[in-house]
Amino acid sequence: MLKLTKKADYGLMALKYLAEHPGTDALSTKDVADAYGIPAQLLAKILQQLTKSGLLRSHAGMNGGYALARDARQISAYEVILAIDGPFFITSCSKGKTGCELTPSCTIKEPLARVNESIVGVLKSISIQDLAKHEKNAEQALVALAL
Amino acid sequence: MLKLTKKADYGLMALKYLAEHPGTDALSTKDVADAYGIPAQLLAKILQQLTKSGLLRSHAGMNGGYALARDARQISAYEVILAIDGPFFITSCSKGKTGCELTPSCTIKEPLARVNESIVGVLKSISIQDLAKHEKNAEQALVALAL
DNA sequence: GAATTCCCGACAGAAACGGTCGTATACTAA
DNA sequence: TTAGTATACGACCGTTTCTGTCGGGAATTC
Repeated sequence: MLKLTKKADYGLMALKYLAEHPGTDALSTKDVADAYGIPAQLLAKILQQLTKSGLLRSHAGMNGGYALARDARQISAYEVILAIDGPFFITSCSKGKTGCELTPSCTIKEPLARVNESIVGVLKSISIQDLAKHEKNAEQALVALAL
Repeated sequence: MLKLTKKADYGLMALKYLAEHPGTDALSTKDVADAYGIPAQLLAKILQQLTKSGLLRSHAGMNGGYALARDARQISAYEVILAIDGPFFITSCSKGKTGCELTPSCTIKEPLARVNESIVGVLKSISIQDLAKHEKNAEQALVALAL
């Protein structure tokens, strides 16, 4: 029902937390999990996925943990969601580039694909940095939507 | 993972179909189900929900069926999705107006709430009429998003 | 070598989703 | 009035997805 999974939420929260602590070299899974009350083992898997996707750098051993692989301004919410939940399509019937498995006359997909792109555009325009800074930054962007 | 349910898809398809047949007084569940290969009994429940929500008018008996309660231009995709899937929040933790059930410091919600409103805005700007007409109507709207 | 921390696969409980069935009710037409 | 058509509605069930847990293993530091 057009909802992010909790995993994606957790991932965004974790990245935000890392962005808010630029001084430290690395924060462990436990640090982040404790800060937000997230189940540690679940968060661990999420952070591992983000590492595999290149958004985080990891370091094992004492005083190890995770750090942002890039500047917080250059990581978009879209990348995080993509890394955790996989590519998303707003329509449940679109699998890859091919059409609906229903009838060929399911012309509903074409307009909704545009909606989909709009949403992706919005998510791409949000960076981890935006999540981290508390000040409201209205009027940040005026996104042109080709519907 | 930010995906519409099949029910919502079916609902949008059905309304689109009704919008494309303005001449007829009413189309039965079976008419629509056959046109798209949708399970008839499932579609029946969806159409009933849309009727209860005031988007359709129903009529039992012979030559009965469903018809749009309003002009196709005045029914938005958002209303349809709302009627079928209920109100949606992009964040999994937002329940009504109250904050996260996690820590009070889950400040991630506030920026995502704006994303949520952007998406709602896009969906509200799409009418059933837009779905029905096949011609691409790019440049239809330039929606200002307050992020 | 011991403590800490990341890595990874498997699994189980819970919830949501998709679809079916049976029955009751409303309306039309003959 | 009766038969046929169509909506209304609740219960149910199988499948999938999501959330969270468990256990073992590998890397790094002290």
